[in-house]
Amino acid sequence: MSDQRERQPPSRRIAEKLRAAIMRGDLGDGDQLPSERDLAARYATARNTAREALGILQAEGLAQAQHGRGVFVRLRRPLMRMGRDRYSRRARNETGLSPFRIEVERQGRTPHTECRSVTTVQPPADVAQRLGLDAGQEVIRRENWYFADDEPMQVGVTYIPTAVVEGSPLASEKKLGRGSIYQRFEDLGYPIARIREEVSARMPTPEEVKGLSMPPGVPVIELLHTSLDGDGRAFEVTRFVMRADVNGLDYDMPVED
Amino acid sequence: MSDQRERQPPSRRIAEKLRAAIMRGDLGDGDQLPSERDLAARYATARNTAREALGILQAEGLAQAQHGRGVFVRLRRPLMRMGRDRYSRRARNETGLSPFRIEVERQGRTPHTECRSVTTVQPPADVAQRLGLDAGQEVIRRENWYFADDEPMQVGVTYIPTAVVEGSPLASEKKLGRGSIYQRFEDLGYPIARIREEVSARMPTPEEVKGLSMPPGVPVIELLHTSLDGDGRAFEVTRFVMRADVNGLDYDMPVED
DNA sequence: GCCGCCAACTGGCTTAAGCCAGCTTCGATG
DNA sequence: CATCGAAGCTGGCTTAAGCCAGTTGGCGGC
Repeated sequence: MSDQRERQPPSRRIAEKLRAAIMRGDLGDGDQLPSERDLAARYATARNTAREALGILQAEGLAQAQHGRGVFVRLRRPLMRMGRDRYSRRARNETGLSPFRIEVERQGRTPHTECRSVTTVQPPADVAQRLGLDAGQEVIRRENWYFADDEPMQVGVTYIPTAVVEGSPLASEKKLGRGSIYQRFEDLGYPIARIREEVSARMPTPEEVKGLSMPPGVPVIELLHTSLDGDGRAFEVTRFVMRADVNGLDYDMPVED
Repeated sequence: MSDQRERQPPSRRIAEKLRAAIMRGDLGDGDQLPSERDLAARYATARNTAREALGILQAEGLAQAQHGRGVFVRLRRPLMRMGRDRYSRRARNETGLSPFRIEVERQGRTPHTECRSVTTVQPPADVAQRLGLDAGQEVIRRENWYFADDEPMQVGVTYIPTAVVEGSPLASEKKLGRGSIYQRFEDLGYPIARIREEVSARMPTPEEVKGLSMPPGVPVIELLHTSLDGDGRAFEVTRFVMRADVNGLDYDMPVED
């Protein structure tokens, strides 16, 4: 109570000074921070300590190191929001346009979707539960990558019980590799009646860091999407994983009940 | 291409071994990891390097250090989801029960809400924009903290234009400090017609780490809630910040348009 | 039986020195 | 004029040693 300013270890004090400079605007997006050796000399400390300070800023997502070049301010870019009409009939039926593509185009960036694989697998436990599958029942797994200006933005892994597409044109793995599938379910006798979404956030796995070329210190948003038919039965689950520094989600709902 | 296993620095190799042990289940939730000095001896490395390895696991949110005690496995606890009916009329009107309290009780934990402050301030830019306010117009700011079993789970900062509550019973700051306010707007001639929510995720600020007693390496979910009246005018904005390791969000919507 | 202290653990953080690897620049060489 | 390469910067990571600050448990004294 008596001493307002807490005693901070040097590394945190240096980090705080740099953070303040960024917040004040003295250092803008893309500007280079002082080098480790610089900071160490300036604050009469060991290089390790200066390094630690820069590490703190990176862990906060405020800065990003580039080996051999330096550490640079990295301010949050404006969010690319996945808007509230992303599952509208228009979005679903627009030929070849997934809701993601619509959003990206609206932002004036170039969308690009790539299907990396279509396989038949055992579903993860949380997916199996949402699809109401018993152990041992297989699903088709489709992995889609979404880019904006060739920068990877999100991954979507879709799971469909084999029973759903059995005997239909979608059963061909080739067919499943192209375009949005939301628009095709109606033809299969599975009109989408409700959509359930579960949102959480976490730190990325090492694979996701590599795949999404994410800066360290940035979380991912995980969106578990479930499509339900008129009887409330789930027939498709997609797990979207997206960089939280460039993505956000919008929901807009009437209030009733 | 030739060498599948990449060359990893020792700290990352050690972290990987520990991570594997956790994933295999050899180390369960709450179990103590080897101490820094232990690891250093076992892997014939410097204590700093072992420390770095433990730091990596903490940054991934898999472990948590306790000064003087040790480093412990910290598996994600089951999500406390904010369910899809959290804005139903029932939730709003249940006396003294905010949607959050309902959710927590459903999980068998003891809810507790605390209003830390009610003040009149200039709104942050993003809030002002959503409320359609010109520069200089003031808002009432209410800061609420939400606990489950006395553990802080989320903060909600509500902004209401002074014009909305002017001359009403809610204009008293005392009144605004108690209970949920969603149920009171109707009496003021502001029935909630639509709710807009914008979801993003980010790393917590140092203040949030302290306030929410968060382990390092865990992101927060930021939910910007906007209440709209029948004419689509926003009359209230609340920014919720919640620990992403124990919170999630559900959305359930009919498909139309 | 209780209390208080102390020893032996734990992590937190720093110093100082060094080697490695990536990037940039500039100048010498063809 | 183009190209190549070395110098000098950058971060990445490690070692070895040390002091500080929490936690725990046991041992002694009351």
